[in-house]
Amino acid sequence: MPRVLPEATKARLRDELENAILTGSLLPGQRLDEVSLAKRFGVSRTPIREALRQLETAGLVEIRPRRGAVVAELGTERLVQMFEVMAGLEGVAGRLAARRHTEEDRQALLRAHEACRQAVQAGDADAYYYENEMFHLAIYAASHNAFLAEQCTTLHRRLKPYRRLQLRVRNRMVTSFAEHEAVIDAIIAMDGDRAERALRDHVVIQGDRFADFVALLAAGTTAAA
Amino acid sequence: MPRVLPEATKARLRDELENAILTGSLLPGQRLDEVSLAKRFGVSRTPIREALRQLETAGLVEIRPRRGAVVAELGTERLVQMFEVMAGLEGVAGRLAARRHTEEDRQALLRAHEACRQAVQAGDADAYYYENEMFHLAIYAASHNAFLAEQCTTLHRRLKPYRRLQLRVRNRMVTSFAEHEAVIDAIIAMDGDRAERALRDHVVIQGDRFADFVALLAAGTTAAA
DNA sequence: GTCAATGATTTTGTATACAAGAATTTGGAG
DNA sequence: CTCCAAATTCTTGTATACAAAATCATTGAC
Repeated sequence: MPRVLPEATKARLRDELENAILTGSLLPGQRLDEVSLAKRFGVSRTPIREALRQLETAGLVEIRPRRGAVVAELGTERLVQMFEVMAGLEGVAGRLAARRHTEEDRQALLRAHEACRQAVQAGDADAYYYENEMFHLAIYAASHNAFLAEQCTTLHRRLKPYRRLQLRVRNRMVTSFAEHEAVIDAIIAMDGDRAERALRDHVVIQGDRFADFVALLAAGTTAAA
Repeated sequence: MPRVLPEATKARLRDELENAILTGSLLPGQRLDEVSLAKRFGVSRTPIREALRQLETAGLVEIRPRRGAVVAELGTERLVQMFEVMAGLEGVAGRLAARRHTEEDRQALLRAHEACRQAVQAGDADAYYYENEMFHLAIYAASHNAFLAEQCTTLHRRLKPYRRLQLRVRNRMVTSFAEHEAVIDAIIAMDGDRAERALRDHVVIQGDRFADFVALLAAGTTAAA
């Protein structure tokens, strides 16, 4: 019998699935059986299907007609592409933030930066991971472009699991913090160009050379459009 | 009785709804009644609901719980924000295209540019509208970043209806073509910085001043985050 | 022993039934 | 006539039934 759900179940469904995918507890390529999911969440297939469709448009899930849903695979190529776009968007956010930040924005940025500094000094990578996110959110906010902020946040979330890898690099925390310094200097100096460059370089993986290389590798097959 | 649908109905549903919204035949704020839509498409509510959910994640439709779906409203503020992001993304695409375009890309760009020239000379605004789109697609392709190309295409489609307004401006076609010239020069010269600037300026509405103004207007209410 | 074909099983896609919240209408009081 | 409240109607949200495709297993031939 059509029972009613405890109100928040609707959102919980999608968020929990999304989270499971983003945190990697559901691995890429894994099949998402509607019946199992329905049983696991204690609902019927209907809301599960709707959640899956939404996750599909969000790019987290791939649905092959009549063949079910799987967690979307992210090849290294696509991953690099996404980091590239992320770098571009962050750059734009930085440029706008430099031009538009208010006094409140400035203070929020400095606070976030200070929190990062303390995490570095404490050598606390987890804390830095968190405060780094806050720092970037503060930049989005200072751009005074809500749509841009949404796009950045979504991509940020999407790339989160892969960013952990980056942190493994030797001294990444110290380097990252130094880059933050350059970013915040440029923003406070209201130098849009410099802020954009600083942020782009901060986000991009190991400089553009790697991305160039992968993109041109793939060019052989994809070729002229 | 659960009938089977003519295969392509599934995609037709979403595409037709999406199209109706993007072309403006469904106006912002309009209610999307599930039963009416179901009747109109000759299906049950189930596939309609799934399509609506997808359009919701795509940002075309707004669903208030228990209160149905309406075509998403786009305030001028958000619109300006989206144009700003579009400009940023196109800029990145231009930068990458300048660095990465192959010989085939170069030829495709020149062909698209030439088609634009002919439309201008013929004074055919509709043709220019179409060829302009091809020109931009060629740039996306030349960036050799499929994810970026998708993002650009999506935003492009989304902003299409509002771009028509821009074309009303005096001599827009001639100005636009001149800007294309600058873009293509920079790309062929493999000057990423210049290509990025040229494209950004090409896409942006009336220079940044307007966007700055609107953003700062809104800053009064949204304030520090 | 391997492979192919056919039948059984599983799983997706759609329709429909029903429950509960929202909108609307009607009836009455002031 | 206007305004408010209760009841009716409408619409959404979920569960379930059923059809058809896809997958899997079994069996038979080579």
